[in-house]
Amino acid sequence: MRPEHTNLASSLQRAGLFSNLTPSELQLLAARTVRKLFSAGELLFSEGEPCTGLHIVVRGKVRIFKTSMNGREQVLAVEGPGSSVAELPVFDGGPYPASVIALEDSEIAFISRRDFHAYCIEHPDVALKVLAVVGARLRRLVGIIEELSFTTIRQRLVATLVKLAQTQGQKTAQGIEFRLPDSHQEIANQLGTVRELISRNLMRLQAEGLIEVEARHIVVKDMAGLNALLEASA
Amino acid sequence: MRPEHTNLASSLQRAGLFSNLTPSELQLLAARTVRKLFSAGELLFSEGEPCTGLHIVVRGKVRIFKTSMNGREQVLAVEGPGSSVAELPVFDGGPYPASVIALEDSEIAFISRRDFHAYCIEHPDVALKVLAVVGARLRRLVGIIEELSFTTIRQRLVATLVKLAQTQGQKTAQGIEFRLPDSHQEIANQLGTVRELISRNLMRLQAEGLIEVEARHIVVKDMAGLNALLEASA
DNA sequence: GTACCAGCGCGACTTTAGTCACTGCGATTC
DNA sequence: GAATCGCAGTGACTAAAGTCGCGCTGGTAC
Repeated sequence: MRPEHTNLASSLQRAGLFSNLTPSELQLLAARTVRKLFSAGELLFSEGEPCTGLHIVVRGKVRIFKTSMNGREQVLAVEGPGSSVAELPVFDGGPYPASVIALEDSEIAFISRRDFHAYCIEHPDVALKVLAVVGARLRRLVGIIEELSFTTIRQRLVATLVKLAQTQGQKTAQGIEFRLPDSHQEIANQLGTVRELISRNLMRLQAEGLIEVEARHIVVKDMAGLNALLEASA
Repeated sequence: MRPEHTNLASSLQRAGLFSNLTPSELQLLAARTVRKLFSAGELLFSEGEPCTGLHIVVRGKVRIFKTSMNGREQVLAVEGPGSSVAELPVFDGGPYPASVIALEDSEIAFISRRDFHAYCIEHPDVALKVLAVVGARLRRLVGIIEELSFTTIRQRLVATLVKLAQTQGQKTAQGIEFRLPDSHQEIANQLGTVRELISRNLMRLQAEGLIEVEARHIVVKDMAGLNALLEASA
Protein backbone atom coordinates (compact mmCIF):
# COMPACT_ATOMS: atom_id res chain seq x y z
CA MET A 1 0.00 0.00 0.00
CA ARG A 2 1.59 3.21 -1.10
CA PRO A 3 1.44 6.11 1.32
CA GLU A 4 -0.50 8.34 -1.07
CA HIS A 5 -3.35 5.94 -0.84
CA THR A 6 -3.50 6.33 2.88
CA ASN A 7 -3.54 10.07 2.48
CA LEU A 8 -6.08 9.90 -0.24
CA ALA A 9 -8.26 7.66 1.83
CA SER A 10 -8.36 10.11 4.68
CA SER A 11 -8.96 12.94 2.25
CA LEU A 12 -11.83 11.05 0.76
CA GLN A 13 -13.36 10.42 4.11
CA ARG A 14 -13.52 14.12 4.71
CA ALA A 15 -15.47 14.39 1.49
CA GLY A 16 -18.94 14.04 2.90
CA LEU A 17 -19.87 11.72 0.12
CA PHE A 18 -17.88 8.93 1.70
CA SER A 19 -18.06 9.95 5.32
CA ASN A 20 -19.60 6.73 6.55
CA LEU A 21 -17.42 4.19 4.82
CA THR A 22 -15.13 1.84 6.71
CA PRO A 23 -11.38 2.37 6.41
CA SER A 24 -11.00 -0.72 4.28
CA GLU A 25 -13.68 0.46 1.90
CA LEU A 26 -11.95 3.80 1.68
CA GLN A 27 -8.71 2.07 0.83
CA LEU A 28 -10.41 0.24 -1.95
CA LEU A 29 -11.84 3.44 -3.31
CA ALA A 30 -8.59 5.32 -2.88
CA ALA A 31 -6.83 2.67 -4.91
CA ARG A 32 -9.04 3.58 -7.81
CA THR A 33 -8.64 7.32 -7.60
CA VAL A 34 -6.16 9.46 -9.42
CA ARG A 35 -4.65 12.56 -7.90
CA LYS A 36 -4.62 15.55 -10.17
CA LEU A 37 -3.15 18.99 -9.64
CA PHE A 38 -4.51 22.15 -11.20
CA SER A 39 -3.05 25.60 -10.95
CA ALA A 40 -5.20 28.70 -10.48
CA GLY A 41 -7.07 29.55 -13.63
CA GLU A 42 -6.79 26.10 -15.13
CA LEU A 43 -9.90 24.40 -16.45
CA LEU A 44 -10.81 21.02 -14.99
CA PHE A 45 -13.17 20.48 -17.90
CA SER A 46 -15.47 22.43 -20.16
CA GLU A 47 -19.17 22.45 -20.73
CA GLY A 48 -20.22 20.00 -23.41
CA GLU A 49 -17.31 17.62 -23.04
CA PRO A 50 -18.21 14.00 -22.39
CA CYS A 51 -18.14 13.17 -18.72
CA THR A 52 -15.24 10.94 -17.79
CA GLY A 53 -15.64 10.68 -14.05
CA LEU A 54 -16.19 12.15 -10.64
CA HIS A 55 -14.01 14.94 -9.27
CA ILE A 56 -13.52 15.61 -5.58
CA VAL A 57 -11.86 18.75 -4.31
CA VAL A 58 -9.17 17.75 -1.84
CA ARG A 59 -7.48 21.12 -1.55
CA GLY A 60 -8.17 24.48 -3.12
CA LYS A 61 -11.30 26.02 -4.61
CA VAL A 62 -13.12 25.57 -7.89
CA ARG A 63 -15.89 27.43 -9.65
CA ILE A 64 -18.70 25.81 -11.62
CA PHE A 65 -20.05 28.15 -14.27
CA LYS A 66 -21.73 28.60 -17.63
CA THR A 67 -20.51 30.91 -20.38
CA SER A 68 -22.62 32.77 -22.91
CA MET A 69 -21.59 33.73 -26.40
CA ASN A 70 -21.18 37.37 -25.36
CA GLY A 71 -18.56 36.42 -22.82
CA ARG A 72 -20.91 36.70 -19.87
CA GLU A 73 -20.56 34.15 -17.15
CA GLN A 74 -23.04 32.77 -14.65
CA VAL A 75 -21.59 31.05 -11.64
CA LEU A 76 -23.54 28.00 -10.48
CA ALA A 77 -21.44 27.19 -7.46
CA VAL A 78 -18.07 27.60 -5.84
CA GLU A 79 -16.82 24.43 -4.19
CA GLY A 80 -14.12 23.98 -1.60
CA PRO A 81 -12.35 21.01 -0.01
CA GLY A 82 -14.57 18.00 0.60
CA SER A 83 -17.02 18.84 -2.15
CA SER A 84 -17.57 16.70 -5.16
CA VAL A 85 -18.08 18.06 -8.63
CA ALA A 86 -20.04 16.54 -11.48
CA GLU A 87 -21.58 13.80 -9.38
CA LEU A 88 -24.46 13.80 -11.72
CA PRO A 89 -23.38 13.58 -15.31
CA VAL A 90 -21.44 10.57 -14.12
CA PHE A 91 -24.74 8.75 -13.93
CA ASP A 92 -26.88 9.96 -16.76
CA GLY A 93 -24.11 9.54 -19.27
CA GLY A 94 -24.56 12.96 -20.81
CA PRO A 95 -21.89 15.62 -21.29
CA TYR A 96 -20.88 18.05 -18.59
CA PRO A 97 -23.57 20.71 -18.27
CA ALA A 98 -21.13 23.40 -17.18
CA SER A 99 -17.44 24.24 -17.02
CA VAL A 100 -15.27 24.05 -13.95
CA ILE A 101 -12.17 26.12 -13.32
CA ALA A 102 -9.70 26.12 -10.46
CA LEU A 103 -9.80 29.43 -8.60
CA GLU A 104 -6.71 28.57 -6.58
CA ASP A 105 -4.02 25.96 -6.96
CA SER A 106 -6.02 22.86 -6.25
CA GLU A 107 -5.67 19.17 -5.68
CA ILE A 108 -8.38 17.02 -7.15
CA ALA A 109 -9.15 13.34 -6.64
CA PHE A 110 -10.55 11.75 -9.74
CA ILE A 111 -12.54 8.53 -10.01
CA SER A 112 -13.45 7.21 -13.42
CA ARG A 113 -17.06 6.85 -14.32
CA ARG A 114 -16.90 3.08 -14.56
CA ASP A 115 -15.21 2.64 -11.23
CA PHE A 116 -17.55 4.91 -9.41
CA HIS A 117 -20.53 3.34 -11.04
CA ALA A 118 -19.43 -0.10 -9.99
CA TYR A 119 -18.68 1.12 -6.52
CA CYS A 120 -22.17 2.54 -6.13
CA ILE A 121 -23.79 -0.72 -7.05
CA GLU A 122 -21.71 -2.56 -4.49
CA HIS A 123 -22.41 0.06 -1.85
CA PRO A 124 -26.02 1.18 -2.05
CA ASP A 125 -25.57 3.54 0.85
CA VAL A 126 -23.04 5.49 -1.17
CA ALA A 127 -25.61 5.87 -3.90
CA LEU A 128 -28.02 7.28 -1.36
CA LYS A 129 -25.35 9.63 -0.13
CA VAL A 130 -24.82 10.81 -3.66
CA LEU A 131 -28.52 11.47 -3.91
CA ALA A 132 -28.41 13.59 -0.79
CA VAL A 133 -25.49 15.61 -2.14
CA VAL A 134 -27.23 16.04 -5.43
CA GLY A 135 -30.33 17.11 -3.55
CA ALA A 136 -28.42 19.95 -1.98
CA ARG A 137 -27.09 20.94 -5.37
CA LEU A 138 -30.55 20.93 -6.84
CA ARG A 139 -31.79 23.16 -4.06
CA ARG A 140 -29.06 25.65 -4.76
CA LEU A 141 -29.89 25.69 -8.45
CA VAL A 142 -33.54 26.30 -7.68
CA GLY A 143 -32.40 29.11 -5.40
CA ILE A 144 -30.45 30.67 -8.26
CA ILE A 145 -33.48 30.42 -10.52
CA GLU A 146 -35.59 32.07 -7.89
CA GLU A 147 -33.12 34.90 -7.58
CA LEU A 148 -32.74 35.43 -11.29
CA SER A 149 -36.45 35.34 -11.87
CA PHE A 150 -37.78 37.30 -8.93
CA THR A 151 -35.17 39.71 -7.69
CA THR A 152 -33.28 42.72 -8.98
CA ILE A 153 -29.52 42.90 -9.10
CA ARG A 154 -29.66 45.43 -6.33
CA GLN A 155 -31.42 42.94 -4.08
CA ARG A 156 -29.06 40.13 -4.98
CA LEU A 157 -26.12 42.36 -4.16
CA VAL A 158 -27.62 43.37 -0.85
CA ALA A 159 -28.23 39.71 -0.08
CA THR A 160 -24.58 38.85 -0.63
CA LEU A 161 -23.49 41.83 1.45
CA VAL A 162 -25.71 40.71 4.31
CA LYS A 163 -24.37 37.19 4.04
CA LEU A 164 -20.78 38.39 4.08
CA ALA A 165 -21.49 40.66 7.02
CA GLN A 166 -22.93 37.76 8.96
CA THR A 167 -20.15 35.31 8.18
CA GLN A 168 -17.05 37.51 8.05
CA GLY A 169 -18.11 40.81 9.55
CA GLN A 170 -16.35 42.48 12.49
CA LYS A 171 -18.44 44.72 14.70
CA THR A 172 -16.77 48.09 15.24
CA ALA A 173 -17.88 51.52 16.33
CA GLN A 174 -18.52 52.32 12.65
CA GLY A 175 -20.78 49.35 12.00
CA ILE A 176 -20.08 45.92 10.65
CA GLU A 177 -16.90 45.83 8.62
CA PHE A 178 -15.57 43.30 6.15
CA ARG A 179 -13.68 42.99 2.90
CA LEU A 180 -15.15 41.85 -0.38
CA PRO A 181 -13.58 38.46 -1.10
CA ASP A 182 -13.74 38.88 -4.88
CA SER A 183 -13.33 41.50 -7.57
CA HIS A 184 -16.36 43.34 -8.85
CA GLN A 185 -16.10 41.28 -11.99
CA GLU A 186 -16.31 38.03 -10.06
CA ILE A 187 -19.26 39.23 -7.99
CA ALA A 188 -20.99 40.26 -11.20
CA ASN A 189 -20.49 36.76 -12.57
CA GLN A 190 -21.99 35.22 -9.51
CA LEU A 191 -25.02 37.51 -9.64
CA GLY A 192 -25.42 37.08 -13.36
CA THR A 193 -24.66 40.63 -14.44
CA VAL A 194 -21.83 42.96 -15.41
CA ARG A 195 -19.12 44.75 -13.52
CA GLU A 196 -20.51 48.27 -13.87
CA LEU A 197 -23.74 47.43 -12.11
CA ILE A 198 -21.88 46.20 -9.06
CA SER A 199 -19.98 49.44 -8.93
CA ARG A 200 -23.06 51.56 -9.39
CA ASN A 201 -25.21 49.69 -6.93
CA LEU A 202 -22.55 49.83 -4.25
CA MET A 203 -22.29 53.56 -4.80
CA ARG A 204 -26.03 53.91 -4.61
CA LEU A 205 -26.21 52.02 -1.33
CA GLN A 206 -23.52 54.31 -0.04
CA ALA A 207 -25.40 57.40 -1.20
CA GLU A 208 -28.42 56.12 0.69
CA GLY A 209 -26.34 55.86 3.85
CA LEU A 210 -26.75 52.12 4.21
CA ILE A 211 -23.11 51.24 3.72
CA GLU A 212 -19.72 52.83 3.24
CA VAL A 213 -17.37 51.66 0.55
CA GLU A 214 -13.69 52.20 0.21
CA ALA A 215 -12.10 50.01 -2.39
CA ARG A 216 -12.96 46.51 -1.20
CA HIS A 217 -13.51 47.53 2.35
CA ILE A 218 -17.20 47.68 3.28
CA VAL A 219 -18.81 49.12 6.41
CA VAL A 220 -22.44 48.31 6.95
CA LYS A 221 -24.01 51.31 8.67
CA ASP A 222 -27.62 50.21 8.65
CA MET A 223 -28.18 46.48 8.72
CA ALA A 224 -31.90 46.85 9.29
CA GLY A 225 -32.14 49.03 6.21
CA LEU A 226 -30.43 46.40 4.11
CA ASN A 227 -32.73 43.67 5.37
CA ALA A 228 -35.72 45.86 4.64
CA LEU A 229 -34.68 45.98 1.00
CA LEU A 230 -34.67 42.20 0.90
CA GLU A 231 -38.06 41.71 2.46
CA ALA A 232 -39.62 44.09 0.01
CA SER A 233 -40.06 41.30 -2.50
CA ALA A 234 -38.22 38.18 -1.52
CA MET B 1 -53.95 -9.50 -4.97
CA ARG B 2 -56.42 -6.77 -5.65
CA PRO B 3 -56.86 -5.68 -9.24
CA GLU B 4 -55.79 -2.07 -8.61
CA HIS B 5 -52.40 -3.37 -7.73
CA THR B 6 -52.08 -5.05 -11.06
CA ASN B 7 -53.05 -1.83 -12.76
CA LEU B 8 -50.78 0.20 -10.63
CA ALA B 9 -47.93 -2.15 -11.31
CA SER B 10 -48.25 -1.71 -15.03
CA SER B 11 -48.61 2.02 -14.59
CA LEU B 12 -45.46 2.10 -12.55
CA GLN B 13 -43.56 0.15 -15.11
CA ARG B 14 -44.31 2.84 -17.65
CA ALA B 15 -42.78 5.31 -15.24
CA GLY B 16 -39.24 5.19 -16.51
CA LEU B 17 -37.96 5.08 -13.01
CA PHE B 18 -39.00 1.48 -12.65
CA SER B 19 -38.81 0.34 -16.24
CA ASN B 20 -36.40 -2.48 -15.64
CA LEU B 21 -37.97 -4.15 -12.64
CA THR B 22 -39.41 -7.62 -12.76
CA PRO B 23 -43.19 -8.03 -12.50
CA SER B 24 -42.91 -9.42 -9.01
CA GLU B 25 -40.83 -6.50 -7.89
CA LEU B 26 -43.37 -4.16 -9.37
CA GLN B 27 -46.13 -5.92 -7.47
CA LEU B 28 -44.21 -5.42 -4.29
CA LEU B 29 -43.79 -1.76 -5.00
CA ALA B 30 -47.38 -1.33 -6.12
CA ALA B 31 -48.56 -2.80 -2.85
CA ARG B 32 -46.85 0.08 -1.11
CA THR B 33 -48.21 2.85 -3.27
CA VAL B 34 -51.31 4.89 -2.72
CA ARG B 35 -53.42 6.14 -5.57
CA LYS B 36 -54.42 9.75 -5.31
CA LEU B 37 -56.70 11.80 -7.50
CA PHE B 38 -56.33 15.51 -8.03
CA SER B 39 -58.63 17.76 -10.00
CA ALA B 40 -57.36 20.51 -12.26
CA GLY B 41 -56.01 23.40 -10.25
CA GLU B 42 -55.49 21.41 -7.09
CA LEU B 43 -52.16 21.58 -5.31
CA LEU B 44 -50.28 18.33 -4.73
CA PHE B 45 -48.12 20.12 -2.21
CA SER B 46 -46.57 23.50 -1.57
CA GLU B 47 -43.07 24.81 -1.39
CA GLY B 48 -41.65 24.59 2.10
CA GLU B 49 -43.78 21.72 3.31
CA PRO B 50 -41.90 18.73 4.68
CA CYS B 51 -41.48 16.05 2.07
CA THR B 52 -43.60 13.02 2.73
CA GLY B 53 -42.88 10.86 -0.28
CA LEU B 54 -42.45 10.31 -3.96
CA HIS B 55 -45.16 11.22 -6.46
CA ILE B 56 -45.52 9.61 -9.86
CA VAL B 57 -47.84 10.99 -12.50
CA VAL B 58 -49.95 8.13 -13.82
CA ARG B 59 -52.43 10.22 -15.78
CA GLY B 60 -52.79 13.93 -16.33
CA LYS B 61 -50.30 16.79 -16.16
CA VAL B 62 -48.69 18.69 -13.32
CA ARG B 63 -46.65 21.85 -13.08
CA ILE B 64 -43.68 22.39 -10.78
CA PHE B 65 -43.21 26.03 -9.94
CA LYS B 66 -41.98 28.67 -7.53
CA THR B 67 -43.99 31.67 -6.41
CA SER B 68 -42.66 35.09 -5.47
CA MET B 69 -44.18 37.48 -3.00
CA ASN B 70 -45.45 39.71 -5.82
CA GLY B 71 -47.52 36.90 -7.22
CA ARG B 72 -45.09 36.13 -10.00
CA GLU B 73 -44.52 32.52 -10.86
CA GLN B 74 -41.58 30.70 -12.38
CA VAL B 75 -42.29 27.31 -13.86
CA LEU B 76 -39.52 24.77 -13.32
CA ALA B 77 -41.08 21.91 -15.23
CA VAL B 78 -44.30 20.48 -16.54
CA GLU B 79 -44.52 16.73 -16.10
CA GLY B 80 -46.82 14.25 -17.81
CA PRO B 81 -47.61 10.57 -17.36
CA GLY B 82 -44.64 8.43 -16.40
CA SER B 83 -42.73 11.23 -14.76
CA SER B 84 -41.88 11.32 -11.14
CA VAL B 85 -42.01 14.43 -9.03
CA ALA B 86 -39.97 15.29 -5.97
CA GLU B 87 -37.58 12.37 -6.35
CA LEU B 88 -35.00 14.39 -4.64
CA PRO B 89 -36.27 15.90 -1.44
CA VAL B 90 -37.24 12.35 -0.63
CA PHE B 91 -33.59 11.66 -0.04
CA ASP B 92 -32.08 14.72 1.48
CA GLY B 93 -34.83 15.03 4.05
CA GLY B 94 -35.41 18.71 3.44
CA PRO B 95 -38.70 20.39 2.59
CA TYR B 96 -40.11 20.59 -0.92
CA PRO B 97 -38.19 23.25 -2.84
CA ALA B 98 -41.16 24.14 -5.02
CA SER B 99 -44.90 23.75 -5.33
CA VAL B 100 -46.70 21.34 -7.62
CA ILE B 101 -50.17 21.84 -9.03
CA ALA B 102 -52.34 19.63 -11.23
CA LEU B 103 -52.97 21.28 -14.59
CA GLU B 104 -55.52 18.68 -15.57
CA ASP B 105 -57.48 16.13 -13.60
CA SER B 106 -54.68 13.79 -12.65
CA GLU B 107 -54.00 10.45 -11.10
CA ILE B 108 -50.95 10.25 -8.91
CA ALA B 109 -49.22 7.24 -7.40
CA PHE B 110 -47.71 8.04 -4.06
CA ILE B 111 -44.97 6.14 -2.24
CA SER B 112 -44.02 7.18 1.25
CA ARG B 113 -40.51 8.33 1.93
CA ARG B 114 -39.70 5.43 4.21
CA ASP B 115 -40.95 2.81 1.80
CA PHE B 116 -39.15 4.26 -1.16
CA HIS B 117 -36.00 4.67 0.82
CA ALA B 118 -36.07 1.07 1.90
CA TYR B 119 -36.84 -0.04 -1.61
CA CYS B 120 -33.83 1.78 -2.99
CA ILE B 121 -31.49 0.10 -0.57
CA GLU B 122 -32.81 -3.30 -1.56
CA HIS B 123 -32.61 -2.46 -5.24
CA PRO B 124 -29.46 -0.52 -5.96
CA ASP B 125 -30.29 -0.35 -9.64
CA VAL B 126 -33.38 1.69 -8.80
CA ALA B 127 -31.22 4.13 -6.93
CA LEU B 128 -29.07 4.49 -10.02
CA LYS B 129 -32.15 5.01 -12.12
CA VAL B 130 -33.26 7.73 -9.76
CA LEU B 131 -29.88 9.36 -10.20
CA ALA B 132 -30.30 9.31 -13.94
CA VAL B 133 -33.74 10.90 -13.69
CA VAL B 134 -32.43 13.49 -11.32
CA GLY B 135 -29.58 14.13 -13.71
CA ALA B 136 -32.04 15.04 -16.42
CA ARG B 137 -33.86 17.33 -14.05
CA LEU B 138 -30.65 19.02 -13.07
CA ARG B 139 -29.81 19.61 -16.69
CA ARG B 140 -33.13 21.25 -17.25
CA LEU B 141 -32.64 23.51 -14.26
CA VAL B 142 -29.24 24.55 -15.53
CA GLY B 143 -30.88 25.24 -18.85
CA ILE B 144 -33.39 27.52 -17.18
CA ILE B 145 -30.60 29.35 -15.39
CA GLU B 146 -28.79 29.78 -18.66
CA GLU B 147 -31.90 31.21 -20.29
CA LEU B 148 -32.70 33.56 -17.44
CA SER B 149 -29.17 34.78 -17.22
CA PHE B 150 -28.16 35.08 -20.85
CA THR B 151 -31.21 35.61 -23.01
CA THR B 152 -33.93 38.20 -23.41
CA ILE B 153 -37.60 37.42 -23.08
CA ARG B 154 -37.90 37.94 -26.78
CA GLN B 155 -35.40 35.20 -27.44
CA ARG B 156 -36.98 32.85 -24.96
CA LEU B 157 -40.33 33.40 -26.61
CA VAL B 158 -38.89 32.79 -30.06
CA ALA B 159 -37.29 29.62 -28.74
CA THR B 160 -40.60 28.27 -27.52
CA LEU B 161 -42.29 29.20 -30.78
CA VAL B 162 -39.64 27.34 -32.73
CA LYS B 163 -40.02 24.33 -30.48
CA LEU B 164 -43.77 24.32 -30.87
CA ALA B 165 -43.47 24.70 -34.62
CA GLN B 166 -41.17 21.72 -34.78
CA THR B 167 -43.23 19.46 -32.57
CA GLN B 168 -46.80 20.45 -33.38
CA GLY B 169 -46.55 22.54 -36.53
CA GLN B 170 -48.46 21.79 -39.74
CA LYS B 171 -46.87 22.91 -42.98
CA THR B 172 -49.31 24.87 -45.12
CA ALA B 173 -49.09 27.29 -48.02
CA GLN B 174 -48.98 30.10 -45.45
CA GLY B 175 -46.11 28.69 -43.49
CA ILE B 176 -45.94 26.51 -40.41
CA GLU B 177 -49.13 26.72 -38.39
CA PHE B 178 -49.92 25.72 -34.85
CA ARG B 179 -51.91 26.73 -31.82
CA LEU B 180 -50.46 28.01 -28.57
CA PRO B 181 -51.11 25.30 -25.99
CA ASP B 182 -51.32 27.74 -23.09
CA SER B 183 -52.62 31.17 -22.24
CA HIS B 184 -50.29 34.13 -22.44
CA GLN B 185 -50.26 34.19 -18.68
CA GLU B 186 -49.06 30.59 -18.53
CA ILE B 187 -46.38 31.19 -21.14
CA ALA B 188 -45.25 34.20 -19.18
CA ASN B 189 -44.92 32.06 -16.06
CA GLN B 190 -42.82 29.55 -17.91
CA LEU B 191 -40.54 32.24 -19.29
CA GLY B 192 -40.32 34.04 -15.98
CA THR B 193 -42.07 37.24 -16.96
CA VAL B 194 -45.48 38.91 -17.18
CA ARG B 195 -48.40 38.58 -19.54
CA GLU B 196 -48.01 41.91 -21.31
CA LEU B 197 -44.56 41.13 -22.55
CA ILE B 198 -45.78 37.99 -24.27
CA SER B 199 -48.44 39.99 -26.00
CA ARG B 200 -46.08 42.75 -27.01
CA ASN B 201 -43.35 40.50 -28.23
CA LEU B 202 -45.73 38.43 -30.33
CA MET B 203 -47.03 41.62 -31.89
CA ARG B 204 -43.52 42.79 -32.52
CA LEU B 205 -42.57 39.56 -34.25
CA GLN B 206 -45.69 39.96 -36.36
CA ALA B 207 -44.81 43.53 -37.22
CA GLU B 208 -41.43 42.28 -38.36
CA GLY B 209 -43.11 39.81 -40.67
CA LEU B 210 -41.67 36.73 -38.98
CA ILE B 211 -44.98 35.34 -37.79
CA GLU B 212 -48.68 35.99 -37.97
CA VAL B 213 -50.84 35.90 -34.89
CA GLU B 214 -54.56 35.55 -34.60
CA ALA B 215 -55.67 34.81 -31.07
CA ARG B 216 -53.84 31.61 -30.25
CA HIS B 217 -53.30 30.61 -33.82
CA ILE B 218 -49.75 31.20 -34.99
CA VAL B 219 -48.35 31.06 -38.50
CA VAL B 220 -44.59 31.07 -38.82
CA LYS B 221 -43.75 32.94 -42.02
CA ASP B 222 -40.00 33.03 -41.71
CA MET B 223 -38.47 30.17 -39.77
CA ALA B 224 -34.95 31.14 -40.78
CA GLY B 225 -35.55 34.61 -39.43
CA LEU B 226 -36.63 33.21 -36.09
CA ASN B 227 -33.62 30.97 -35.84
CA ALA B 228 -31.39 33.90 -36.69
CA LEU B 229 -32.69 35.71 -33.62
CA LEU B 230 -31.69 32.76 -31.48
CA GLU B 231 -28.20 32.40 -32.80
CA ALA B 232 -27.51 36.04 -32.18
CA SER B 233 -26.53 35.32 -28.61
CA ALA B 234 -27.40 31.82 -27.55
C1' DG C 1 -81.29 38.38 -23.07
C1' DT C 2 -77.73 40.49 -19.47
C1' DA C 3 -74.30 39.96 -16.32
C1' DC C 4 -70.00 38.32 -15.37
C1' DC C 5 -65.29 36.82 -16.11
C1' DA C 6 -60.99 35.18 -18.05
C1' DG C 7 -58.00 36.32 -21.59
C1' DC C 8 -55.99 39.57 -24.51
C1' DG C 9 -54.47 44.25 -26.84
C1' DC C 10 -52.52 48.41 -26.12
C1' DG C 11 -50.87 53.04 -24.77
C1' DA C 12 -48.12 55.69 -21.50
C1' DC C 13 -44.97 55.52 -18.30
C1' DT C 14 -41.01 54.23 -14.81
C1' DT C 15 -37.43 51.48 -13.50
C1' DT C 16 -33.74 48.34 -14.26
C1' DA C 17 -30.27 46.45 -16.97
C1' DG C 18 -26.79 46.67 -20.15
C1' DT C 19 -23.37 49.08 -23.43
C1' DC C 20 -19.63 52.08 -24.70
C1' DA C 21 -16.03 54.95 -24.01
C1' DC C 22 -13.17 57.00 -21.11
C1' DT C 23 -10.43 58.19 -16.71
C1' DG C 24 -7.68 57.13 -12.87
C1' DC C 25 -5.22 54.29 -9.52
C1' DG C 26 -1.83 51.14 -7.85
C1' DA C 27 1.17 47.31 -8.57
C1' DT C 28 4.41 45.02 -11.49
C1' DT C 29 7.74 44.71 -15.04
C1' DC C 30 11.48 45.89 -17.74
C1' DG D 1 10.84 56.13 -14.51
C1' DA D 2 8.15 54.68 -18.30
C1' DA D 3 5.18 51.27 -19.96
C1' DT D 4 1.88 47.92 -18.99
C1' DC D 5 -1.95 45.74 -16.80
C1' DG D 6 -5.78 44.53 -13.84
C1' DC D 7 -9.28 46.73 -11.45
C1' DA D 8 -12.54 50.23 -10.27
C1' DG D 9 -15.49 54.63 -10.99
C1' DT D 10 -18.41 57.32 -14.03
C1' DG D 11 -21.17 59.72 -17.55
C1' DA D 12 -24.15 59.27 -21.43
C1' DC D 13 -26.81 56.56 -23.69
C1' DT D 14 -30.02 52.58 -25.43
C1' DA D 15 -32.70 48.81 -24.72
C1' DA D 16 -35.28 45.76 -22.11
C1' DA D 17 -38.40 44.79 -18.53
C1' DG D 18 -42.02 45.77 -15.74
C1' DT D 19 -46.29 48.62 -14.11
C1' DC D 20 -50.84 50.69 -14.44
C1' DG D 21 -55.00 51.45 -16.31
C1' DC D 22 -58.43 50.80 -19.56
C1' DG D 23 -61.15 48.73 -23.16
C1' DC D 24 -62.49 44.87 -26.02
C1' DT D 25 -64.16 40.16 -26.89
C1' DG D 26 -66.06 35.73 -26.59
C1' DG D 27 -67.41 32.57 -23.67
C1' DT D 28 -70.48 30.65 -19.69
C1' DA D 29 -73.97 31.23 -16.11
C1' DC D 30 -78.37 32.49 -14.70
